[in-house]
Amino acid sequence: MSGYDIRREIEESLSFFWSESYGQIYPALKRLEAARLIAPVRRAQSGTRRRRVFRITALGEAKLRAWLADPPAPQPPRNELLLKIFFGRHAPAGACAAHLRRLRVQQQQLSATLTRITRQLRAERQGDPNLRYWSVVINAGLSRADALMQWSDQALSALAGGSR
Amino acid sequence: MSGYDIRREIEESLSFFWSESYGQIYPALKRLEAARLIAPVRRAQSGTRRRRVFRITALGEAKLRAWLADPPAPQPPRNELLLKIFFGRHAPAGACAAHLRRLRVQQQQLSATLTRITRQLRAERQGDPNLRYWSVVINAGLSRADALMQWSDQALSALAGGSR
DNA sequence: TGCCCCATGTAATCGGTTACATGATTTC
DNA sequence: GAAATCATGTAACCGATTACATGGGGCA
Repeated sequence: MSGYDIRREIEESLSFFWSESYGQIYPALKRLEAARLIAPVRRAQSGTRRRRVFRITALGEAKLRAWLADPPAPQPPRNELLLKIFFGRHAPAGACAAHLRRLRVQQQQLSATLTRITRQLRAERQGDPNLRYWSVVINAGLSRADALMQWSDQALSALAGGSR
Repeated sequence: MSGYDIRREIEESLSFFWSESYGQIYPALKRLEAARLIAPVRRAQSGTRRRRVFRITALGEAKLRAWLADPPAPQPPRNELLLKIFFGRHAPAGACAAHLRRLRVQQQQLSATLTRITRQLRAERQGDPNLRYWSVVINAGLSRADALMQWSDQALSALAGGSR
């Protein structure tokens, strides 16, 4: 793929759990090429449209396998919503509830989107050996969204009522 | 509080959803003081131990309230575990399963810790008006941990078996 | 001709961590 | 008096986003 392709694909199919900007991608491609982990591919050129397409090398594949087997680094804990609720006592009345309702709506929408994608995948990618992995990832999103919706309901009722 | 106090408190009671380093805290205190949102407090000095304690000003409280009511920014999507599973087809056999089992253990431990904290809070902070907010935050952690454990079990069985 | 999308790339900037420098106080 | 801990602060560095510069190709 080209840098542009990579950006687009990430945006389209990984956006709920990953993102990259051009400022990361192009320098990374340069580094990967210098390290012989990817190599440029000659294209059937239509005109002289400049477009740099790369493929992974055997060395790159080995590195990728090693990286995939490496335990993922735990992401740094920073949850602004929880921080605001933690200090909720000092917030204007109703502010926490508003945050929670907003969260609920967002997660409801995300859940619907992921459900749609699941159906689409089952229909269009049947037999694809990647399917089981992709499904597992989608399910992570669904289960997270469900958990957040349940929690927000429970939190809303726990925070409802002034003094109790 | 002092910068040191702030660091310690965050480390002790917010660590599962927030973190700050001195490199953030001290410059921030300086900026907040310049903006009159916090002010230094004179201490009953025991010797001349240098220790800069601040309190929030009225202006600072107003800003804090406004910030608390502001919708929290959604955190940037970057989940390395899901990324590795997404490309799981290219990973060595068993690598994804190992990641999932590691996750399960971590979340099991976190869940136990949070349960302990819940009991402690109920015992020691009964009647504290912050309690309901803190409980809601703890419950977010518990519900997240439960969801992750359930998902990891389900994912492990979905990925078990070579060709199915 | 002008506009929009494709496409590559870099510079400025930002938020954040890490490592280090410094030194006071407490404790053994 | 040595070691541990309290305490403040900064410089170097890192990963990432944003904004910008540049220009080709297709199309109205």
